[in-house]
Amino acid sequence: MIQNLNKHERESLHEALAKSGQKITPQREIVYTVLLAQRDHPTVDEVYHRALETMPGLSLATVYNCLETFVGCGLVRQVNHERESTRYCPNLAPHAHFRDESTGRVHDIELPKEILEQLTKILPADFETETIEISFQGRTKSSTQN
Amino acid sequence: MIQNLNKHERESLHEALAKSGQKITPQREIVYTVLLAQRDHPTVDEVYHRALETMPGLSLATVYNCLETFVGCGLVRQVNHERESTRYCPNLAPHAHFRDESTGRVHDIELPKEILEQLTKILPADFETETIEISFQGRTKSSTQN
DNA sequence: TAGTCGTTTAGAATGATTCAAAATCTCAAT
DNA sequence: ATTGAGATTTTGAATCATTCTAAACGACTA
Ligand SMILES: [Mn+2]
Ligand SMILES: [Mn+2]
Ligand SMILES: [Zn+2]
Ligand SMILES: [Zn+2]
Repeated sequence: MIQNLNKHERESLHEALAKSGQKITPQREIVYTVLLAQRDHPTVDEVYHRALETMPGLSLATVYNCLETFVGCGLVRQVNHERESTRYCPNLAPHAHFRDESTGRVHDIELPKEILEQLTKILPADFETETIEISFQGRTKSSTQN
Repeated sequence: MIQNLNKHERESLHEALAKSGQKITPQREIVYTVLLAQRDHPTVDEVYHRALETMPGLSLATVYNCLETFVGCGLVRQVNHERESTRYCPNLAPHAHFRDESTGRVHDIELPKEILEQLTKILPADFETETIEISFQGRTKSSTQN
């Protein structure tokens, strides 16, 4: 069902883990593969169920562990909406999120860097930004919900 | 310790509640007063403890109820950061939030409307935005932490 | 006074996430 | 090959913010 990682993807995974002194494991590889296979910002539980198809004995705690590891080494971003379950995103480019309130689906929105620059300008001088999060909530009119 | 609502504030409260067919109660008034008294984006528990000073019998469930009511009638915004407790903000002007990672404190950042306009332009044509949330994470260099 | 309806309250339930401890795995050193 | 150390995975319990339930309360009206 789910393709393996290609050479480049496996390399990203290896590098990111190595940088923080950690190794590729079968579980980490499958969890990362699940994230790349369908970039729909799945929850932990969704990742867990998708990964189970490939690795039946996998535990939910391990999925939590793997995702936490990936976030820690910068491979994956967490995406939160209010108090709903945390979702995970392997898109490393700076981007915003659009949450469709009728479906709950989260879409990536490309973010021109000029906007990020402008945003940092609205801050008082002594505020040093590490990250900026931008999220839209609304509806999509599209007939074909992709 | 905590001032009463002034005429204008009480009027906002009354109007917002009336619009959705609800009434001012002593509990709602105190909870709203607490929010206005210190605009530091308190959690439910913080609101609860502050309100207890004025109304010793108040229950935590009621604070949850009041805040939910206020959010429902547009008097107050929820502010979430990752999976931490929800915080509450009575600032109705469009604004962003800056979260100081060394203190956990959340500051309001005035948001020029031109930036909001620009942001809606980066969306695909069939995405209709209802709300936009912008939040900064970082540190403040200021000696006098206000 | 009795009834209705919204609100408040206490306490139980929920559910995503985290924690603790035992089991398993990896791999280097013997 | 065997052993031991350290990392990882697993299971099941614990946490805790929030939501739910049902009973009590209050204001208002008939
Ligand atoms: Mn499940
Ligand atoms: Mn407390
Ligand atoms: Zn994303
Ligand atoms: Zn605010």
